[in-house]
Amino acid sequence: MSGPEAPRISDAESQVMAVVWDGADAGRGGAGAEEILGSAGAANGWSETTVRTLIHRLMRKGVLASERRGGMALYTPKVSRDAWVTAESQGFLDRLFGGQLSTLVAHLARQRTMSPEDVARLRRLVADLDAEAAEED
Amino acid sequence: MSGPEAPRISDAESQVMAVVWDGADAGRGGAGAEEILGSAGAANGWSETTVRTLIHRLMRKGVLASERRGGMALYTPKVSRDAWVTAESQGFLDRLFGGQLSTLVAHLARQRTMSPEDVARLRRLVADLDAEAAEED
DNA sequence: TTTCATTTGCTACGCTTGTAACAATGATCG
DNA sequence: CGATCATTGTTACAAGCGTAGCAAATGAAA
Repeated sequence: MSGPEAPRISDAESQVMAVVWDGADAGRGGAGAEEILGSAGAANGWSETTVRTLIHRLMRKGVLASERRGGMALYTPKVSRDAWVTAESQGFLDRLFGGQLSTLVAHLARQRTMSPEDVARLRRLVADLDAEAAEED
Repeated sequence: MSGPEAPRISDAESQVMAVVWDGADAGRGGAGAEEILGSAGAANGWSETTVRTLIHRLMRKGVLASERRGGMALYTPKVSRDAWVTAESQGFLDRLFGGQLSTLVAHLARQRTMSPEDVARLRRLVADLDAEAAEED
């Protein structure tokens, strides 16, 4: 059941992956260097070489691949965003809240750190969850 | 409004803090080296000197203090666990879910990664939140 | 085809982290 | 009061990360 031991993706690296995943979701298969630079690079004030290093390491870690497409390279994800987000969330919940989402929610509720909109969305989600559970699909 | 720029606490270090916080919650003001070793140390298979290093760094970062109490030292927390947990949670939500708890919940719901008990607790919490909001305290 | 500019990939350097050995300090007992 | 032992605090070192400069490869131009 345990996956192939996903390599750790650092904080900065994950921002590069975010751009690549966005490109893939948009049907472009991934993202080019220019796109990554203009998005994650500009947002963090990274130099171009810094972005290149992050890309290089992600490729060495096996979570990113480069396809040569007419001079320029298209970087494509080798791991799904959903899988990564799930693993990262599970790890976080395990470390801080004994793996229970409800404990996190209880904490944030006590600290009054949720916006009313967020709470409203949360209520709707839980209602949907209940409905789903009720019709036992 | 911005706090005093809390220093970053590493993963291993936070496990030491957890023991100290537990000791404080239990009315003992903190925890001694022996307690930290037997709890976090044993759980991770750390050598005694490794634990000493973590304690040392936490003290240098200003989040832990040592009180000499008859030969042995009692380590006491300088930052509240609630404040740290909140900051850590907010950072996590910001990085992965645009700061919105509901987006995390939606993701976990879609991945079917919550236990039924967790979902039940969640439903009760949201109901309480609504009640609180209704009486507009 | 040789040269030049662009784009990619590799190497480096300082700092943090995980891990642990060594030094200093304080209590204890003859 | 000095030797010994427990306890604490400091230093070290390898691996990883954030940051960036330099080299190699690849397409375009002459």
